[in-house]
Amino acid sequence: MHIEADTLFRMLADTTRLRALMLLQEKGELCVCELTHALDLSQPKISRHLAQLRETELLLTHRRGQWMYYRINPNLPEWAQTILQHTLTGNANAEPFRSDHRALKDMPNRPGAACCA
Amino acid sequence: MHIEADTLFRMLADTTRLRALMLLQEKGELCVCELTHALDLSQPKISRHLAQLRETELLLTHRRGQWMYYRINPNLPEWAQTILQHTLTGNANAEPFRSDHRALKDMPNRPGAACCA
DNA sequence: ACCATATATATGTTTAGCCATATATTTAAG
DNA sequence: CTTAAATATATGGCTAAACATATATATGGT
Repeated sequence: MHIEADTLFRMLADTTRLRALMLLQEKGELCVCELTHALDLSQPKISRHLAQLRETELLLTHRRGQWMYYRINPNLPEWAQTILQHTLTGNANAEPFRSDHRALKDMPNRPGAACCA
Repeated sequence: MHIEADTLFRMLADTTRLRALMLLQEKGELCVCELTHALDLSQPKISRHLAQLRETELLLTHRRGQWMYYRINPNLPEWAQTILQHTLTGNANAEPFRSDHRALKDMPNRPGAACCA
């Protein structure tokens, strides 16, 4: 798989997208409602940004029941994966990433957790 | 030194700035006319982008004679330096970075080279 | 005076944001 | 089993802000 450096950085340059990507990098897979809750932003706003990340192939999706799950494309070139990982480790304790992580943890009625953990 | 992840990626998201940064990451230090020649873009355009990189403290400058030299800020946090280096190694052979590197090499009358190498 | 670099202003394009609405899936009711 | 309501997600249309670029001009060093 291939991605232009420009494209990757354009996607990372928006706060909303970066926050979503950091959560996904850490958690592996999240549905839209989890991201909406964790980032505390409107659903259409989240959905719009996820659509961009899907169109540029940074994210892959699949539906499970009524939930649409997003995950980071595992076929990204190695330099791109490295960038995501180092961005996470270098910023996980800084705001807003720290709060996002916490807000996700504290989310009530998380889809996956209820039934089949 | 500190830089927001947002800010770094916003700076990397523009082709012109990214090309300049990749040359600087590789060469260590270049003056405006070298960058203008290597990227084959108008002088004001280059200068404006360099100003942004200076204002966000990604680049430092100093004057030597009539030339203004730019270099990557060595005090960037480690994760940011890692990102720059991996972006370079992962893309150095791709366009337009490869051509830029070559164009710089082939530049006639390069300021530094003439006198005091 | 000349060269290298910086900035001001104006302009066009891109992008994010909001609101309303559309689609898809599940659950519940008749 | 069909219809209706509820939940989850996506998208269309619009507005406003951000950004890149070009031309012209200013600054500063030799």
